[in-house]
Amino acid sequence: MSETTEISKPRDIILDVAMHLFGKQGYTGTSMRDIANGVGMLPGSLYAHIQSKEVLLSELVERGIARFLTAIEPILDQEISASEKLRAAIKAHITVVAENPERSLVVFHQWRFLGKKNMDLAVKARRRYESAFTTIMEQGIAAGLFNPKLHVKIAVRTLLGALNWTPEWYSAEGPLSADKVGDIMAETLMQGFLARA
Amino acid sequence: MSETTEISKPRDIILDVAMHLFGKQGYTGTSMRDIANGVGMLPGSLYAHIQSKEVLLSELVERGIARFLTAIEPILDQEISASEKLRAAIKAHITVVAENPERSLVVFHQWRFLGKKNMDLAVKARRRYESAFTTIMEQGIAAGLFNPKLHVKIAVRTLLGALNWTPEWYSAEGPLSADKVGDIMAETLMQGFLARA
DNA sequence: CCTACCGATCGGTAGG
DNA sequence: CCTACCGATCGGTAGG
Repeated sequence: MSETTEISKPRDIILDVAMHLFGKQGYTGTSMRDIANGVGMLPGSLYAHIQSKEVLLSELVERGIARFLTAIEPILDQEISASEKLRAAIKAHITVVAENPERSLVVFHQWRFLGKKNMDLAVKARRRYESAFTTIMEQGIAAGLFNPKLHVKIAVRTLLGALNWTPEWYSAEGPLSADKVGDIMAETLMQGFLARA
Repeated sequence: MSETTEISKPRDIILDVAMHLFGKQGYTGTSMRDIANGVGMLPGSLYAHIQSKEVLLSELVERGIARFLTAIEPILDQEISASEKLRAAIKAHITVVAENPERSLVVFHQWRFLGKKNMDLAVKARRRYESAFTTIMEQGIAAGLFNPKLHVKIAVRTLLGALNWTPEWYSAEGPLSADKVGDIMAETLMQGFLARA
């Protein structure tokens, strides 16, 4: 509306529509005609802005993972305890999911449909994300804050499973803010279900 | 091979092939030609045994959820503590996932592609599954075994998220048996990450 | 369970 | 970004 308002480029609109549809219907369940329809142009016209359906997916997955990585990695360098880092990382993750649950569904599930080269890139980025949590977990154990009997690999996968499942149920219309949900999940995972003496 | 060996009916073979393909490529990413190919018949011949692609999916989802329900619900009636119930339920869940991770992926993700009627059935069954864990959680809190400050709804979703994510990483070829993985996950979730004094 | 086929839809392109 | 179209593939069927 104002003079400084950026007019969204067609390519960004296409990416945005594709993100929502890939999240809702899956990559293979979405046709270029669906996307064109959502954007408001004819199917063939899409190719004036993008090269192929797979490049669309690849760019969405790549950008999506990057969003998670940039939210979490700075936390590793902060001068706070491992428990504070873990709590902050969990909250950051939920915040990124809440920003756009559909994007998260694309990142978590649709990478399977990438071609080999792009899939390798995505897998590598996801490993890097997982390793951030592994690092925090190991720091916590080394500092005597975390249970030394933890099976780190399984603990990290348990944690990431809980986090990666959140786009399945989190709703911005729910009673709890993303920040609050993150807080509660962090507390639940760190304290455990059992009562403490 | 023996006289008592049941010869698999074509319909069961089709269901089995469909389960693997729907798990690996998704429902919309799998064609009836893919399935026919895996079974070893021509595409049109499938329809001598099944009514439609969606009926195939619906039957797989229905049976799959039932597998989880029958594994968990008897535990609710056992005369054991809530912590023992929760541990048993977690192990039962991992065992069912490990039996067939692809079936679990179908159950957890492909139900979205069911038509309204079948989807409603699936959602109802999944709610029933979730409520089994809610019941255990509430029993544990009432018995003073579980942390009374738990946010039950989020705790259950955190737990189920961790469990539902296991088909993404569990491998029968890994070093740990399903039972052992279940044990470790149960311990991790019940004790929490933090060291206990 | 095969042969032979249906209309619809797919990802993508040439030319303007 | 539209017009007009390509060959390939889709779920499914009739008749045997």
